[in-house]
Amino acid sequence: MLDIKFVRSNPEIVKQALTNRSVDVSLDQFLNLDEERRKKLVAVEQLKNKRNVVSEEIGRLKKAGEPAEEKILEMRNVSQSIKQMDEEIKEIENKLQQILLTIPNIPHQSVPVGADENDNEEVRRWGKPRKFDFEVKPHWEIGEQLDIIDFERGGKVSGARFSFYKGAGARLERALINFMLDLHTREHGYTEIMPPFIVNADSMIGTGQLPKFAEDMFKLENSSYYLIPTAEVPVTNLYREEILTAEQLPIYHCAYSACFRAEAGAAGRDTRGLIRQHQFNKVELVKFVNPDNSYEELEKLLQNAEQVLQLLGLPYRVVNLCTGDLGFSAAKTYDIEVWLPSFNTYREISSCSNFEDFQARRANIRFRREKKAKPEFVHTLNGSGLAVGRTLAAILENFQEQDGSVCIPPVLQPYMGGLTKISADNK
RNA sequence: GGAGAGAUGGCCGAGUUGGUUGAAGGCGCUCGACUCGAAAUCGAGUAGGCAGUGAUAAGCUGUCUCCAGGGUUCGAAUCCCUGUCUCUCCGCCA
Repeated sequence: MLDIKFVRSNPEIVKQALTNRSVDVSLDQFLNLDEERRKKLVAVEQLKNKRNVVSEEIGRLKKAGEPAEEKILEMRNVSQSIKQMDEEIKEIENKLQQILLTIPNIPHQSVPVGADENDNEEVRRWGKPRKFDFEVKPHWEIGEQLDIIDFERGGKVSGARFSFYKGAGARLERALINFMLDLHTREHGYTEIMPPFIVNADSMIGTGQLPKFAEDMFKLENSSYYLIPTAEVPVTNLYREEILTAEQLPIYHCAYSACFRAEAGAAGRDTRGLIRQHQFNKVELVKFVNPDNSYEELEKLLQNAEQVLQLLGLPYRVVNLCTGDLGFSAAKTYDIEVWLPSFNTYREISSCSNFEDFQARRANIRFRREKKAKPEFVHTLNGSGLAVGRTLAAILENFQEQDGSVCIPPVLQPYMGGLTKISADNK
């Protein structure tokens, strides 16, 4: 959510940002409503002042045993007017809030202006895609042939976009989770959180999923609960409606969670394999930082996520998302894309964003620079560190052998009981 | 799921026959005095939102906020209704 005062005094900047994002929001209607609200507010506050003053006087008169009927009658009318005006103001405020909640964040100046993912800017590449001297198989074939992933029974038991991990596959998924959590907690200074996988609507509003993207979420029937689409939601909302001290910042959290996404609008895309599931595992990095250095923190967060791929030996590239591809709440986002041989391309495996004060304002997460200073909004950041299912897919594809076996990266072997290779006979 | 109790400022905790209570008192914190320094002691100050004014400052003014929402009333932390959460007992359960 943008600062209403900022929108009021910088309408041109906001309009330009919306244009760059190809978003259509009527800002003029918003500005008119805002002005109307303030006018009415001044009027009603004058009446309220009168009511307060006279009511106190009535109290005094009654105590002294003097008549106050006339004033009571007068105030009865005043109160009626106040009530009506309050309702009008509330209606305007609801409209304003509704609009404000659907205005996306303003992109940072370092974000390239562009229409879609083709205008994203490649920042760097790491590692070289391996040259195969045999026909590479997609990860779902490898997984099925090794009998470590079962897509078919996933469809039977749950539905499309669900799967079972089995044997060494299940263990590999778990190894990746533990490896990532250990790396980030031991080497990168993050404190581990194990969050609820179900949250309320306020939390979804806090991080920006609601009200605009309700159809992407799984909502539990007969309740106001939602399955989380990412651990970002519960972890960022940890400090909702709190005022932190400057000494507490920066706060680094990492969290494993299952993630649930309805994938509305993605019908027909990535229907095979682990790339786009309704439920997947992810280790998420979340930061709460001082606004002064949030962009340095973004670079560090990005490096923390990259480190996972480097240690696994998976080739990747980093892209700076353009204005047209940027997520709703983000001011700047780097995507990390891992090399997938069967796709012959890089595919997103992590998304690292600085939300500046956009989420903090929605969720009301503040801090004080000094003991007695005015509270300010913190900056929030988060990034996948990494999407586990896609990482597993990348391992299967990049480290496959001609005989259908898959080599396990050395850093994961301790988590796999020393296993160096998954083959049909040791699954 | 059944029965009961409760939710007040950073924390603890008064206030429930409605009327200088945005809120006593204590703790904590900040500044000052005392001290070589510290502790103790003493003094002062210590919520947030919105709006007006002002320089999109400080300050000043108004208004709102005692879990949330609604109601009664000239006036509500105090009365009524609904919801949320917490605690205790019973039942059930990983």
